[in-house]
Amino acid sequence: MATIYDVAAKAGVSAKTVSRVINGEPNVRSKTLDAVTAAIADLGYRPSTAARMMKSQRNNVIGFLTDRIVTRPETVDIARGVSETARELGQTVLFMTHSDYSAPLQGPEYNSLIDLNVDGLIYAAHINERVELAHTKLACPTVLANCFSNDTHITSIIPDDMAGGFLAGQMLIDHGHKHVAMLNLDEKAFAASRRAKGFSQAFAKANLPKPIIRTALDERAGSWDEHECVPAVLDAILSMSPRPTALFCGNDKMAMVVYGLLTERGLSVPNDISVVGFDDYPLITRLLRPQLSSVAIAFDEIGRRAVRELMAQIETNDQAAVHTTHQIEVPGTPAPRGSIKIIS
Amino acid sequence: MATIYDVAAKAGVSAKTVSRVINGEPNVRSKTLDAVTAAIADLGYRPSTAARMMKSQRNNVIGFLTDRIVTRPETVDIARGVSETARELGQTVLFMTHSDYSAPLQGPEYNSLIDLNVDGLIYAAHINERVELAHTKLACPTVLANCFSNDTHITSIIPDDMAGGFLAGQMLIDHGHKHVAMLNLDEKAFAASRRAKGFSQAFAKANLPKPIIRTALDERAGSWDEHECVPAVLDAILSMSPRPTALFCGNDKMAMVVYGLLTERGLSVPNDISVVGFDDYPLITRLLRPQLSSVAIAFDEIGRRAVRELMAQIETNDQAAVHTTHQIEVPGTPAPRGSIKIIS
DNA sequence: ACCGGAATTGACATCGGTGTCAAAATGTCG
DNA sequence: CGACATTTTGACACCGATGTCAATTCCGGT
Repeated sequence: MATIYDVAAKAGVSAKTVSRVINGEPNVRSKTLDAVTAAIADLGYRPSTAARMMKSQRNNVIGFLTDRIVTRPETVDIARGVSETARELGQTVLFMTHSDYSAPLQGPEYNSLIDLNVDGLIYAAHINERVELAHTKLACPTVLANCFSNDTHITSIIPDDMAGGFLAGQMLIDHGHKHVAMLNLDEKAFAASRRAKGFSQAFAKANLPKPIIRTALDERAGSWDEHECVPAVLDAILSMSPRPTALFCGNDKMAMVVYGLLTERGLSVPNDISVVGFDDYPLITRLLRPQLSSVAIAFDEIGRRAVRELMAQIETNDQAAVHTTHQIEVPGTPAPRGSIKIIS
Repeated sequence: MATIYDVAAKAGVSAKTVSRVINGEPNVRSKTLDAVTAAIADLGYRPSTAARMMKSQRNNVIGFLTDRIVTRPETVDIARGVSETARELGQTVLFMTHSDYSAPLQGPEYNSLIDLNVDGLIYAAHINERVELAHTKLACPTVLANCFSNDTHITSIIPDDMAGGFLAGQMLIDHGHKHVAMLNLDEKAFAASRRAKGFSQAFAKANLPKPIIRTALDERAGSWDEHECVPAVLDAILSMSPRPTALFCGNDKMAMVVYGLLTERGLSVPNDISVVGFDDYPLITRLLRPQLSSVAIAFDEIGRRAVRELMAQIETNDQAAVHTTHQIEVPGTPAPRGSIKIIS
């Protein structure tokens, strides 16, 4: 690989002048510039990142650490947003997957990233929950994506689950539904309780009766399987009188199982009952028949925001400063589809 | 951040000696070693990767480049395998997503990776197809994952779609099915034709009649939507007499749409017809009722193999040598579930 | 042609490690 | 205890870029 010296020799100038050209510094005679540019092209020269890194402390590399479950669409979309925005900003991303669930900012992967001299770090969780930070003193600027911390020094970008729940409710109200039910995930989960709250608010605001909210709990410790816990609660809801005209499921996965259960019970969507999911996993919402209405959270946008916030922190270098908005909520988008019947 | 000189000063030795300790070189008196180790711990010293990179050409960093569609479970699983294996081998992975479909080894992302001095590179495609390599002369050792090239110098790790199709057929045969149909993807796709071929072979080997194979083609140029192209072909198959007892779908997504279509037609799985998918996307196979039988391809294993092959190449440094097995096929695993009826 | 100030350019040190090789320390043995 | 082999250590150059600052070139004005 050609070095800056090779270029300098070929162009008949000093290495420093080549450096000037590369970095677009002013005060280079245009003839010199041409000569150097030609030499660079000729030799196919590319500056060594290693050497650059060594000089300027900045690497233009940010670390992206996720908890174990990368397979989740949430994390994947965040990663995509991070990747794209980083590219736009001329940053390179170092991805690592955490091998352990406990504290996010410890473990070998975290250290690897720090060792590699990342300028900053984004930690993304697969589920929007509070995380414990083991290191109070952070080794580098850090932003949390899809999770948050009590430490107000740390910026976090999270989906607005409450607004999302509200949107789900609004979608049903807009289609004329008045008497509806929600089949929620475990309310102990932060996201689940927020979605339920927002959902209720939509009906309160429209002066409609409070929706029925039931939770699908798996009795078996530590496990949660839709097939185990949904049928009983669903049957309870279906046997109510009057029967709710629509059912808001805590997420798309649950809604998908509900589709199957309804078919088994001889009920059809949306004629007998309308269904709304949450998350808008394309694999589910687009392939079910009828296609499932849902609320999409722009996880790629969460990734984008995370990068922008991080870069801002890195540039101002004021990792310790208290930001006025240390918690940024990204709103969702309603995605109405064939699973909602219009009630006139 | 402390440097090697700080450590040297603190331990009262030369920088070189500290370097020796770090790299575990022999011939260091144990007393010196203790002193240095203590100093390192004291100062929380970590060697600068930048400086290291600059000296030794090796970085212990490999690049991972995917085509645009990272959201696909295939790519995600490959990434996971790569990530995990790399960690085991003490390598760091630099992930980048290609912003363009054309030749995999060109474009800004490729150059970024090369600039960052990756020791080697893995290119993963979301679909098992032949790729055109623009650069005949590769900038670094390269391994292809889930795609392949005509260039015999390049190692590629691909799923064994033919064996997978065979497994799907065998699964049905094992359950007593004799008269079956396959609803295939566009056969122009390499993977699709191989799956069909393997499927047929299973029946040939069992001395059973050749299965019916139909293709779901979307008439609209360039687009492919299950909802558009599956219904007609499915109806054609269902109206055959005798009606096939089982249907093998080209992938899980198609199988999912087939579930919906069957419901609409008043048919139930598996009583009226058995269904088998391909890919084993958990989001689909586990959430459908009844759960969908499928053939799982161990994409994480493909990622693992890719890393191992790449490391082997990097170590022997014989990028140009012709490997005896430049194309490695990773087998699939049958995943029989409730969607197959047992015929006695 | 000469001068002063601005515009260009280059010599050299530096970043934080590691390779080379010679110097110093240690150990062994007669 | 001295000669010699062996182990341990350190001085120094180097990797490839960039910052500093002084040297050189250029230019218009006299």
